Amino acid sequence: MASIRDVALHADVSVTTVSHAISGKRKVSEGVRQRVKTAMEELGYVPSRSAQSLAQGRTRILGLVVPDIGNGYFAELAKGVERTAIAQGYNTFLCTTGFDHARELSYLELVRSRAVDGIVYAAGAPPSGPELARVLGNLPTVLVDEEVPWAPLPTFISDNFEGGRAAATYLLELGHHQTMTVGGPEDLESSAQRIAGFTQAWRDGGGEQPVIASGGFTEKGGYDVVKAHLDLLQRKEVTCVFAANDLMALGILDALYDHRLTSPADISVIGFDDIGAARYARPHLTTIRQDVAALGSSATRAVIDIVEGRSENDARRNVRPVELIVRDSTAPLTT
Amino acid sequence: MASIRDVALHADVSVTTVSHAISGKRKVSEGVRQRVKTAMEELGYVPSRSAQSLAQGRTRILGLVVPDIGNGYFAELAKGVERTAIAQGYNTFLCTTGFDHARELSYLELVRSRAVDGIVYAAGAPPSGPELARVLGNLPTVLVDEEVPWAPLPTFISDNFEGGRAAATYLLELGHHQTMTVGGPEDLESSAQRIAGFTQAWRDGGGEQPVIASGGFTEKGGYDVVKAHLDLLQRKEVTCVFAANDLMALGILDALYDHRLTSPADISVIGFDDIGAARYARPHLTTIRQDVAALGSSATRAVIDIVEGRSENDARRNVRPVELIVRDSTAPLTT
DNA sequence: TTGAAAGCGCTAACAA
DNA sequence: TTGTTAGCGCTTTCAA
Repeated sequence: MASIRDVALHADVSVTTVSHAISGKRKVSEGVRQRVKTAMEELGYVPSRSAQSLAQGRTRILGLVVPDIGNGYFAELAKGVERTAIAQGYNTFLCTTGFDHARELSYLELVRSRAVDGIVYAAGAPPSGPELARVLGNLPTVLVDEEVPWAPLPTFISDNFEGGRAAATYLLELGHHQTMTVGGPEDLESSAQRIAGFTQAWRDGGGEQPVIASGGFTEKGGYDVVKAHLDLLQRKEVTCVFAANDLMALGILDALYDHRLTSPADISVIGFDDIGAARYARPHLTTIRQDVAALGSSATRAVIDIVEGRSENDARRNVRPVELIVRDSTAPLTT
Repeated sequence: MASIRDVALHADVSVTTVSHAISGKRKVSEGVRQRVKTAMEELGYVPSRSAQSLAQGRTRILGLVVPDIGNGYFAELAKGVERTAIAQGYNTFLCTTGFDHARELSYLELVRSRAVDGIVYAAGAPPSGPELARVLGNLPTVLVDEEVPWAPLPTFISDNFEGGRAAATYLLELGHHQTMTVGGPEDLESSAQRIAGFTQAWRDGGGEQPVIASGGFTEKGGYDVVKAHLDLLQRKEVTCVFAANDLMALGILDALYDHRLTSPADISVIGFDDIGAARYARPHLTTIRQDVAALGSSATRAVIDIVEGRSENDARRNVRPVELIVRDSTAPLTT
C-alpha cells in the first residue's frame, strides 16, 4: 500500500509538500501540484485515516446513540444524521443501547478512547445524570428528541407541547369532549410535554377532564391501555384517544379492532411522530408529524460546528415545529 | 489526557510492559500487573484507538452497507450486525447508499483509506461487478441478503426458494388455484428465487398459470400492481397474491382496501420478510419470516473471523431456513 | 515556495 | 520477566 513517502519520492518533493498539496493548507506551486497529483494517481494513493487521526488528534467520526434502530423513529433520525455527517466528511458509528444503561455506558469507552469527535445522543433518558456528564467530559455532544433538564447541552427537539395542543384542538373541533391521554415513560420530558400541551388545550377548549393512562411508548403498552379501559370505551364515555407516540397509537388501533370497536366510527385515535408504519395501519393513523430527518440533520451540523470550533457548546434549545397530519383514524363525533 | 508513557512512569515500568499488561500478549508478573492497573486507574487512562489502529494496521471498525436504514428489514439487520460487532470489540460504520451507486462507491473510500477492517454488504445489487471487486481488493467482505453471482464472497441469505415454495403450498392448501406473483427488481436474485420457488410449487400442486407482475420491492409498486390488475381481482380471476416482499404486500393490502376489495375475504395476500409493519397492518399480514437478525449476526461473525485470520474468505453460501407466519391476510378460498 | 524533523500514542521485534 | 527502540503514516512547527 502506497504511503505519503512513496508519493513524495515519486513526485520528487518532500512529504510536507505532498501533505500540503492534498490539504491545501499551504500554497503549492502549480507545477508541483500537478506532479503530486500524477504521482498519487499512478500509485493509487489514499491517505490513511488512522495516521491522520493520530496526527491530528481527531477522527472525523461521530457517535450516534439511539435506543433501537429497529424503531422507525430512530431509523429516520439515523438517516438524517448519517447523510449530513457524510456530506461534511464524517462517518457515523451506530450505537444502539437497547434502553440498557450498562450498554450505554460501555459505548462511552468510545469517548474515553478518543474514537469519536462528537456525539449525537438520542437515547431517551440517559443514565444517572452526573455519571454521564462526567464521562462525556467536554466531548462535543448534542441531545436530540429528548431534553435532559440537568444537562447543559445543545438540544434539538420538536415542539412537543404545541403538538399536544394541536391534537386537542383538532379533536375538539371534531366535536369530541370526552378523551383519554396515553403517556409514555414517566421520566421522558417529551411525553410529559405532549400530554401537558394536549391537556391544556383540551381544558381551554372546554373538554371534560381527560382519563389519564400510560403505555410506556410501546405498541403493547397501547394495546393494554385499551384492554384496561375497555368498558369506558364501549360505553362511549371516552370517544377519542391521544397517544403520545405512534407506536402506542398503533397498539390502540389494534386492540380496538380486536375488541370489535371501530376507529374512527366508535373511537378517534391520534398519535405522535408519524413513523412509517402509521401509514400502513388501518385506519391510516392521524398523527402529529415530527420532521425527524431534519432534526437529525440540524443536530449533526451542530455537533460538527462545535467539533470544528465554529460554534460554542452552549445549551440552546432548538425547537422545530410539528404538523397535524389528518388521516383516517379520526372523525367527527357521532351521537 | 494520559498516555501510555504517563502510565509507565507512574507505575515505574516500561511502556512495553504497560502495553502487555493491558493486552495480555506477554506474561507480566502479578505485582507489576497490579501497579500498572493502579496507575491506569489513578490517571484515568484509556488507550487511544487512533494510535492502536495506526500501530496495528487495523481499526476494529466494520462497515455496514445498506440501501436504507429506514427500511425495517435493514434496520433489523443492522441491529444484528451492530450487536454482534460490539460483542467482539468492533464498532460499526453505518453506510446507507440510498440505492445510489455513486454514493455507494464513495463509501469505498473508507476501504481505500483503510478506515475499516471489513465490510458487511447488504446493499442489494452492487455496482458493476468488476469495479466493486477491484475497489474492494482483498478487504474481508461478506454479502448479506442478496447473492451476487459474479462475486466470490461468503454469502448469507435466507432460503428464498423454499420460502416461495412454502407460500405456494399454503395457498394451495387453502384451496386457491388462481394466483398472481409480484416480483421485485429484475436484477435481484432474492426476488427471482422467491418467485421461482413459488411458481414451481404452485405448478407442482396443480395451480393455474400465475399472473406475473412486478412491483420494484416498494409499497407503491405493490399498490400500482393492484391498480393495474384491478379487473382480474374484481372478477375473481385471481384469488390470492404472493408478493416477494412485505413492503409490496402492504401496498397491495392498501390498494385492495382503497378499491373496496377485502382481504382475506376477496383476496388472500402473502408477503415475505416479516418486517415489523407487517404486524401493524390490517389485516395482519401472513408472510414468510426471515430471521434477519440472525442473518446479520452470522455474517458479522464471519467477517470478523476473516479479519482475525480464523477463517478463509471463501465463497460459501450460507442459507438460513425461513418460516411461514400465518396471520389474517390469508383465508380458504370461498366460492 | 519548499524541506527537515519532531511528534501523535501505540505495538512488537529484538535484546537483555 | 522486563526494557529499548524502531516503526506505523500522517501533520505541523521551524527553518531556509
